Amino acid sequence: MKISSKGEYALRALLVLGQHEGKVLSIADISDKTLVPISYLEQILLQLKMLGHVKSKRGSRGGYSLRTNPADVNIGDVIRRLEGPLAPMGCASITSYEPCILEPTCLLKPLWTRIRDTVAQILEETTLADLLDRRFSR
Amino acid sequence: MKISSKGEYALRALLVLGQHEGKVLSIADISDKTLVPISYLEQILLQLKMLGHVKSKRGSRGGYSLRTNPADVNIGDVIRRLEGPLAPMGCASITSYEPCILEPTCLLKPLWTRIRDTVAQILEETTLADLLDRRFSR
DNA sequence: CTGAATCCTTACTAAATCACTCAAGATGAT
DNA sequence: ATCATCTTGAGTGATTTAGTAAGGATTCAG
Repeated sequence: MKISSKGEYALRALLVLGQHEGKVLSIADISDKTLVPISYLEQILLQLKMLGHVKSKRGSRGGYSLRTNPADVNIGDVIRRLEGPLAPMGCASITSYEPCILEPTCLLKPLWTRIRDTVAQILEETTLADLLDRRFSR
Repeated sequence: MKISSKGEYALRALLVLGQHEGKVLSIADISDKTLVPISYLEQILLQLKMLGHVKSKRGSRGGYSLRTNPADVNIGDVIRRLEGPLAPMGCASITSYEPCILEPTCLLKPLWTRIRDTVAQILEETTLADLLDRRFSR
């Protein structure tokens, strides 16, 4: 039931950018503050850029900054698009459903579905702004 | 956030044994009913035996059966002991806590902790009997 | 206008994990 | 004894993870 370091690292990077909103931070800066290796971080920031959460400025004095307001960054969305579905099994996934041959009578699916729903609710109701303010949904 | 097939398979096996409580089922039987490959299932049943959930009878007409009442089989415990901690990150794990250098000020830990607590609550409040009866805690 | 700082792109890889298979041994019922 | 079964331990191919490495493209400062 682990989350990969990539997802963790992406959130760390977003948090650092959120803590310096408006400023442009170089990958090296972000690496220092997040303890994520530079060349790995490059890839992650590229992905976050493709997902629209972040924008970049090239050349000297370039770097990254948030593209949107932290309140508009949905943590569930970030995790899902970086790591894949939130559901613990394909049969319980909404975004990446995969049928299972046991499904008609499966006694486990309700359990997996409940876990998916609960995790998704927490993650999708949390925004970057919530994390920055140490505030949670509900 | 996936669960491995090993955990799923173990629960499938326990469910089949629970549906035939009192009887001894051979690995081949269980494999037929769970669609888990025989030789993989062997290993999983061995582990379940070591964990005390299941007992075996060797020799001809041998096989496996539940050791305890289904109401006493805690799903969270099975998952945790077969797959490792329920927490999404080591810093949020109670049974396998791992310190993190960012921890004192980490903005993510409260999120991971909340996910751990929620998942653990669902899994630990659910027993094999609940699954067999299509009933959930609460 | 040149060079340094930075992002961008692609390729590669070592290690771990997953999901098994296989072979041979031990045990018990008939 | 024989055969069905569990037991034990080793081995393996595929995939994923968590990076590294090398060079190219762009922008800014001087």
